[in-house]
Amino acid sequence: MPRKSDLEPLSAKSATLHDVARAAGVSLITASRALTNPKLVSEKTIARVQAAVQATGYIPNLLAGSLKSNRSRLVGGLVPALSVAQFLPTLQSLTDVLDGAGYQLMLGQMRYDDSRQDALLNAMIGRRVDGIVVTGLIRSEAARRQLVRLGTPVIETWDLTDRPLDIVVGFSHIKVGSALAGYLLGKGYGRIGIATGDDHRAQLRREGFLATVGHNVPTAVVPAPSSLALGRSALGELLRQDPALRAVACSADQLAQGVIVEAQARGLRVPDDLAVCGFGNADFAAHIVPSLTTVHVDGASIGRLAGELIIARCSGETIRERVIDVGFEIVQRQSA
Amino acid sequence: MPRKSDLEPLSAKSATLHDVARAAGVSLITASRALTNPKLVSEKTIARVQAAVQATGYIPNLLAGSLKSNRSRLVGGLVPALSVAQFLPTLQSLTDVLDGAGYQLMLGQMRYDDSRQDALLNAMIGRRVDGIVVTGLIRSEAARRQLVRLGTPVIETWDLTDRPLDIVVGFSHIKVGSALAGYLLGKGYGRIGIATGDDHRAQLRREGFLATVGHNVPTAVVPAPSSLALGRSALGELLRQDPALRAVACSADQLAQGVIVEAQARGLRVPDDLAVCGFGNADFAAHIVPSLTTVHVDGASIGRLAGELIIARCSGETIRERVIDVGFEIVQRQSA
DNA sequence: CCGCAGAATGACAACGTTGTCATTCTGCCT
DNA sequence: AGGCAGAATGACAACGTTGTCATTCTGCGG
Repeated sequence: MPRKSDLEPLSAKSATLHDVARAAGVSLITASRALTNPKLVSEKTIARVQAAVQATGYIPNLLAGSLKSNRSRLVGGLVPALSVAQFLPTLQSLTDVLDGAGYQLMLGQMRYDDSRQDALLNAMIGRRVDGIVVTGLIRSEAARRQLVRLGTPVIETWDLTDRPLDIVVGFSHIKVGSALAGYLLGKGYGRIGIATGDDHRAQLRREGFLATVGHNVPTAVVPAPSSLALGRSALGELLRQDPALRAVACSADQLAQGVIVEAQARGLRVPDDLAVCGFGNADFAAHIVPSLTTVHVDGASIGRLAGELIIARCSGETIRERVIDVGFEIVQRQSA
Repeated sequence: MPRKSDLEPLSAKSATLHDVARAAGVSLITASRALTNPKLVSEKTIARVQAAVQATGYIPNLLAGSLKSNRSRLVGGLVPALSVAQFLPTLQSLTDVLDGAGYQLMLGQMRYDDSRQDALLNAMIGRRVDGIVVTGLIRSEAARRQLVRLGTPVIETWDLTDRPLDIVVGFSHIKVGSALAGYLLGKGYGRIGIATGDDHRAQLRREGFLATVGHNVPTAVVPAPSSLALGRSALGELLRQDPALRAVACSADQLAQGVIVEAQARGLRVPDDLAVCGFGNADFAAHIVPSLTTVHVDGASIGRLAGELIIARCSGETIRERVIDVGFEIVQRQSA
């Protein structure tokens, strides 16, 4: 049965500021000011313009405004993949801060692929974003030069470096790794293994870990993004490498949970037979049984700071700190 | 120690098409065509223009292009909150489809709040998005009229209705509820409880559930977003209402996992003492112990379809089906 | 060698807004 | 009463691109 309106023909141009001005009986530019810079306009006029806005159903064309004013109030956000739960609090608080200030977030997924990163950066620059928040560091030299040349504010996050492109908000993964190794060694665990995602930052944590334990250890590398299922198979792999394994450090809480499930399925008690620690302090970490010892990182703060810094830079403020270390914290619970 | 460049003064205007044209020795408009409509231009010229693009580091200003051509290649995406894992596959595949076609996603969080939804819709309309993908239905009448008037393609998702604003891609939550009730009844469970989030769609599922069991049941309502911790406390609440409870239907896998953890902590065997089922078929559902009986919804398909439909409509294609039911499936595992 | 179709290129205006500078109005001080 | 500061408003151009229509080339048949 053919329905009536399959497709409305992309119809009705919407009202422009011109229409509003005419309806209000003022000039175009006065209408503009009434809406964007009210203190330059008398209250009576503002009221009339606002009535005209209501009457015409006017919605400002931000494309035109951005083009002329050279400020898009658009911020680009790059994440490896949306399915990585780790970054969600960051994205969430970033979005909150941004749209509290009238900014919008444009999202792109890099898929752990540097060429995608370049393509996305170009797409965002093409839309003249006012700033860019990226998870991790921008590694492509070409992209770095490009961004520096344009003077676009860029906040690199979830990592740390002495030479940020612009500003970096994060923490040292190497330190996380060594702190975790120190923690486990301090607990007296001799035979420790690692289950780790194959992404860059997880590798940094592994480096830090190995540097502290001082020798190679049984290792299972799984493809990002981490999941419970991958944790289960990782433990199998680790036990194959060392059947007498006593502890496992995981690069994500999801992996750790999988390791715990697999351990329990094999009749191993956690932490008595096998200690397990994770990374990220996911929402479930405190509530599984046994509760998960893990590394807490304040992802929401990272997002909030990134948003505020972008907005500050767009308002022309000078930023002092170009390297902001939000630190991390080992949260001791039952599993290790 | 004061560093050198605290803030680069939002510098260096980037090259425009004008610069490219001059560098290539062609007119502005030829340069434009060489980049956007190459078949109108000779190969030799295209090559020269592309060389000029390289040389000048030109990045098209999509703001200007969108303004003139009235096509922004921007799609607005509205989700309740990013932290709701349920929608991530949808967002992920939506982003993938979109940027395969050169479109970008603008993200907004509604926070289960209709007024935020209106504000976000206005922000997106203001940026002249080519289409909008929203999680759930658009309930505000004013917003619906506005969008219809503008003729913006709108894909409502994760729900179903006879009268979509434009196009709806989803499934019936009421049917999910009754199917789940039917499943549990068929298994012979008499005393069934519900643990449910307080969001609109979870309530629909509850309605369907109650309609099928035919009477009220012990109920724990928890605030969205769902989590393992909330699941644990929900089971406590349900057992208070009926200590002889035999089964629990949860509105999210995260809740179900919490119910299982809490049951195990209380010495209840799942499913022998207490059957548990979830909703969403999260990545961990198949791999926890016991594995979780749940409802699978193809969120990735929803995102992919939404993206393709938006793109199709932007290309002027006529869409026949305005109501697309992707259905759902009860996945039987160990927990119920 | 002319004329002509079709390919290739160009000129101009326009998209809807805001920045800049100019003008008019209002109220107040001397 | 005259003049003047400051508030309020307006005119015009410009942001960087693309749509529309016009012009110039190229190759080929008669």
